[in-house]
Formats: sequence, C-alpha cells, structure tokens
Amino acid sequence: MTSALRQFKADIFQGLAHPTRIAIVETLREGELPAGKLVERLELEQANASQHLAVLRAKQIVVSRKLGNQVYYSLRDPVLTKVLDLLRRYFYSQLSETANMLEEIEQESARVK
Amino acid sequence: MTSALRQFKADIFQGLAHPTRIAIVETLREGELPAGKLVERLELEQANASQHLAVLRAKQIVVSRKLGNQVYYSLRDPVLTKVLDLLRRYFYSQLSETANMLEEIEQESARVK
DNA sequence: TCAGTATATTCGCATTTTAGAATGTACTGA
DNA sequence: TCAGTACATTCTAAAATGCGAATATACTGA
Repeated sequence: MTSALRQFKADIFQGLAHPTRIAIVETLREGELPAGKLVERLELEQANASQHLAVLRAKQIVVSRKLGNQVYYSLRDPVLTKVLDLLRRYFYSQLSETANMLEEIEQESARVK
Repeated sequence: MTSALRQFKADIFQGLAHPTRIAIVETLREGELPAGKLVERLELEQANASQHLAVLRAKQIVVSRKLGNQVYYSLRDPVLTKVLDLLRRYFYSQLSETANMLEEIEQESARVK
C-alpha cells in the first residue's frame, strides 16, 4: 500500500474520531439536513457544530450546498455508513466478549469461595 | 444510538487515525508478528512503534501475547480489515472523481482558449 | 549471576484538537 | 436599506497527541 493511501485512510479516521462527528454522520444517514437541524437534534453549540462540520468537510466526509439562508449537509459516500454498520457489529461482539469475561470471573470467584 | 456506542466508535477511529497505525494494522492482516518485525518492516523507531502499539492495544484493536523474549501482535477482529477494504474502495472512487474533475477543468480551459 | 536482546515506559517539547465566547459574512423579508 | 436569521471563522486556553532520547523491565543463554 502506498503511503498516500495510508495518509488518506488516516485522514478519514481522524475525521470520524470524535463522538459529535459520529453523531452528525449517523444523523445524516437518513438524508440531507441543514446545519441548524443538526444543532437542534444533537443539542450542540452552534459554533461547535460548525467547527465539527468544517472538519467533516475538510476530510471530504460530507458535502454541503447552500439553499437560501441555510446550508444543507449530506454524506459524500454511502460507503461510510457501511463502515459504521460494520463497527456496530464489532461493538456488540466486544460487548458480549466482555460479558463472557465478567461471567467467567464471577464463576471463578464463586468457585474460590 | 447510545452515546456509549458513539464514544466506542470514535475511539476505534481515533485508534486508526494515524498513518503509522494504519500501516501496522495492514501489516498484521497477514498474521501475527512480533513487535520487532513490525519495526523492521515499517522502518520505525523502536520507541515510536511501541507507543503506537500501546494506542492500538488501548483501543482494543490489536491483542498481544508474550512468547519468550518477544511480544506477538495480531488483529483483535477481522472486521477491521473489512473496514479498511471498504475505505480502499472509497479512496479509489474519490481518486477517480478528482481525476474527472481535473479533466473537466482541462477541457474547459481548452475551450476558453 | 550477568551481558545481551526485545519491548515498554517516561520525559520534555512541539503540534494539534477541542470548547466556548466573540465576531464576521451572507441571505431574507419588511 | 436594515433588522433578523443561519452559518462560519477567529481567538484563547486547556487538553490530547506525537516524537525521539533516555531509561526501565523482562526474558534468555552463557
């Protein structure tokens, strides 16, 4: 793999490396939304939302178009939602592993008693 | 989506948000490797590699096991390689879009002449 | 036990990221 | 033209990240 590709991937990941930006992307899965709606739904500070949107724009994760007074945002590529879906599965598999671990520890400590 | 899930996803992305860590993960796709081999193949400073490995461990992206003198690393879950594959496609689609754009600009400037 | 090897951790420093406050810009409707 | 709305940008301080140098830890074989 070329170093450019690595840098590119790292940039995408970095763009998504914040809970607020994840929330924005997840919200945009359902379709285009003006910035104001995002602020409202996610209960963000206006400036903060705008900064996170700037990051997502810079990393080419979202695109925006101006419509009158508002700026509508949408996901640039649906592939990203697939990535998020994969991670959801990963998350749950981790969760169940952790649950199993806890259970084992519990049984262990019960046995020791 | 719960905020815990968002934080989890953000953590994964953050763990992958560096070209060196991407390189490590891509290298580990082929299988388990001791830290030293990674240092060698990727031409990293030993301390630096160790720090990046610590990040990957903290985010649960890799697991390690000690074998004698060495520490072998491997990917915790193959799902992550799927994520990287998806991004590779994304990368190339972006590339070709950029190429198209450049071509259009070129044709435009040719027309203007 | 001791030198050598493999890896991890700590330290100091520079850079980046983040949040909120303040301010700027662009558009709309009266 | 002007007040109001929707966003973006800039500034500042705090926190997090990244690097290499130095140091620490753990294991091996003599």
